[in-house]
Amino acid sequence: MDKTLLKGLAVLQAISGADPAPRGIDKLAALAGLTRSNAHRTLATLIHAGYVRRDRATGTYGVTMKVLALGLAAMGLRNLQQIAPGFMATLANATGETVHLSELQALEVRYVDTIESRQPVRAYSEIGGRAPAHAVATGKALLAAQPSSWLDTLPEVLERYTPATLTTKAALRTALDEVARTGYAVNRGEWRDGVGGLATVVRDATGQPIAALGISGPLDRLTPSRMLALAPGVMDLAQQLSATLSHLERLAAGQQTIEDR
Amino acid sequence: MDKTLLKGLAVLQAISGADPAPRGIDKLAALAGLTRSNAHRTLATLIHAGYVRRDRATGTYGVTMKVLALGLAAMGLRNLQQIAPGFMATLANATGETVHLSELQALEVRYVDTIESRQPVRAYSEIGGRAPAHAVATGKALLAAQPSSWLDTLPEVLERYTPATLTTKAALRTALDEVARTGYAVNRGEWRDGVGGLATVVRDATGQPIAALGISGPLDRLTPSRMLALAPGVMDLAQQLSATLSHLERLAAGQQTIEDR
DNA sequence: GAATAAAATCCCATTAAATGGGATATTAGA
DNA sequence: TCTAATATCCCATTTAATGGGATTTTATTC
Repeated sequence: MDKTLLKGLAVLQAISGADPAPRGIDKLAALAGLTRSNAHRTLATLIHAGYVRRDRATGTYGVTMKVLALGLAAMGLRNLQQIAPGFMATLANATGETVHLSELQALEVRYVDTIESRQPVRAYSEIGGRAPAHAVATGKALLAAQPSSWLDTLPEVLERYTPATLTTKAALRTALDEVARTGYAVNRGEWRDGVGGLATVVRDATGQPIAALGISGPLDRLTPSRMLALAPGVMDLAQQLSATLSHLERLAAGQQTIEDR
Repeated sequence: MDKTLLKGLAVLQAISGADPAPRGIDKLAALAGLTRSNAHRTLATLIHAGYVRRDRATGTYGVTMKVLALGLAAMGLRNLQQIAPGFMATLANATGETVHLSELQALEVRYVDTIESRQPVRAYSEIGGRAPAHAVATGKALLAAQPSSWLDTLPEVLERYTPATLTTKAALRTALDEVARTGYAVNRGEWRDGVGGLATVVRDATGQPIAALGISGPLDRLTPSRMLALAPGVMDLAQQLSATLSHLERLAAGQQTIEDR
């Protein structure tokens, strides 16, 4: 039995199982039953291998999405379409709103997957359905992630759907700058009156934007302040999805952990 | 850097990332860049710790749901309600039918969670809704998992909903024996005419039945042969869900991996 | 902004564990 | 039953892990 390996796994378990996340190496060492030195070196190895991350702000250690990717790959889930539903369900449970995963196709977004809200009043949309990118949250999140030269291909005047729709390229550019700055896109009745959304981009292992994850619902529920409150959660999940995806890609590529002999 | 730990993680990655699953220790050793001896001992350790399982039938090595549990716990998902949706989504994608998660309450099942089929014709049911346990698949799966003495509390004559409903305790017992034998329960129009289902029980770490996972849909789609074909998938997912759940429970309990000094 | 405290990181002589080549045992297939 | 493939075991040698404590870094307080 490889003792070092067992210790490493014990540390991984201690980090993952503890709620709240253990703060500090000494606490962790105690949890895993190791000396401080030992825990430190083990931790350094796990961090080096990409399984653990230390949050500088809170001083806590956390298991990365690489571990999740390992498990998902074991379940046979290997691409965005297969792994997104789990993340979407988490977001749906957390927000209670309809959740979308969209892809950009020319100047439209296509809804790749959707989880409908359980609320009686809800945003509704069909899988495979389309929407104008400049008028919905997932679309704006994706547009903002394109290289700025890409936007040149857009027409100067954009179609109007409601009084709130952004109809000039200049106004859209300003809005997209804001999206890039805050990390999330918002739509307040710009496509359908009374319906809004909030979305963030999902990236692959190379950092390319490949989809947008977002929620949508009636504006009476999605007030500005509620959107502000929900935004970090949406961004967090999209980030976790992106991370998981890129780990999966790297796993499939057979990139190994061993870097030193 | 703990070399042994890195090697162990490399083996874990090699097993998880490879598609199809690597057959034989030599292939695996080559993938991870280790000698046969080394890979063998590392593997023995991982198996001992419960992260890897060897499938005797196919001779392949596979990562267990313990790894997934580690990742899910890191996402803050810690109980059935939180982790089931991901599994349900996988089942929904695989079958295209409506997916249910039900709990047994007295002689009824309650739908704890549901993913609606995307098909135009579909089984429909509401979250929080109820159904008579003896007349639906998830109910029968749960009944069959109860101790046989439990069934004594059932009335002799059960309510009839359709011509196919089992209405005597004797008939139900026979049906439940069959469920216990095959591992899954079937309903062919026993509650609603023309609607059927297929379900399996989900167990917690102690082996107690806590829920049932199943699909339902119109009988024209869910023909006997299609049910037979889908059953292994449903059982597999329920088994994975059970395993993940029990690993999560053990993680939360802080049970460590280190068993030898 | 300096002083203090707490935590993380590093160091290295000692100890203990991992290594791998090959021999043996166990399966699975013919 | 025999054979081939695969897994498991063994142990002298090598190599890496260990842990106590010193040092550095980071966060906190005055």
